[in-house]
Amino acid sequence: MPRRQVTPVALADARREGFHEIGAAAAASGVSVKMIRHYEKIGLIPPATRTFANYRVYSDADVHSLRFIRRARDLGFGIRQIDALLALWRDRDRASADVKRLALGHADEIERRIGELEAMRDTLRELAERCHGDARPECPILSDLSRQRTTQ
Amino acid sequence: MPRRQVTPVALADARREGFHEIGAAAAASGVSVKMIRHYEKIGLIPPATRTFANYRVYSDADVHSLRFIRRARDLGFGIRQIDALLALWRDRDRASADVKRLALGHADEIERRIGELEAMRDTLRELAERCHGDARPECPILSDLSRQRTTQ
DNA sequence: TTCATGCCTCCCATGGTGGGAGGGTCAAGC
DNA sequence: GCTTGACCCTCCCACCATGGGAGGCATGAA
Repeated sequence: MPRRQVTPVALADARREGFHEIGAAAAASGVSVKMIRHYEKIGLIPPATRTFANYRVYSDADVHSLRFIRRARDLGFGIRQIDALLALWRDRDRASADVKRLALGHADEIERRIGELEAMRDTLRELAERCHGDARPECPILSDLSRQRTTQ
Repeated sequence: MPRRQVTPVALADARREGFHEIGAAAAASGVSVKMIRHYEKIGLIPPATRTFANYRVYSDADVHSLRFIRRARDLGFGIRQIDALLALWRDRDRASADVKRLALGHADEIERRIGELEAMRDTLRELAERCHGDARPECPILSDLSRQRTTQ
């Protein structure tokens, strides 16, 4: 975690120095106000600098980090992985191999989930195809769901 | 919801009549003990018959319902959808069209999620492909994540 | 000074699942 | 008849990511 200004500042001063209140940081980063506070609470981002009135203020660099997080979320990374990605991002001596491993591991995980979903979709479509879909009650979908599975 | 025996019974009697304790019902249905209790609490299944000692007991028909739920979960249906499916299953006058609509709607939803995941996977693989993956710090994955998105 | 807007903290909910604490019940073996 | 272990009970907590809302303070413009 980078060092943090713990001393509160005046809001007017902060603004003059280019800091943003949480709403502006949210709008600029695509991360909701709720989630920014949440990320702070769980330690994904360091505690924000506060004004005398206890308002959080964010530098452009902070907003940049938030956008990084947002983008990583969009790619499906979980919080722990993003934590690792942020650490690598901040580490100038990182090995790109570590980043690549993380990304490909995540891609594999996504691939696995895709496989599961495709199996579900295919089963559903097959069952639905065999279902008349009219006013009669007979339905292979329900028959399948209620089938006694004697195997095992 | 089907009618329920509210009067507690003796465990020995219940067993003789073919009822199962929750552990056996779990093993036979593939639904965990925890989840059976959960499904009861949220009203997906009716309250189980209880013995004098407050143990839940389940008939073969109850276990059959649990297996139905389990199978529907395996196909990715959510609790509310399963609630609807169970209602249709119990309704002898159902129209198969209703079941089919539910199944195909769910299949579409799954299709949508597959699309999202594929987009993530493709992006990740593309980025990873351009990453050397060695000891050097340069990495297009991190570059992409940290990119300032001026559009908007 | 008023008033709207935005910020603060704290609690709750979602969905589906599991873990565990603290206590009662049952059956088998001695 | 007593011990023991497996099973059952309820209640609370956790995950992950997100949002809703209540009750209260700060800020700035009219």
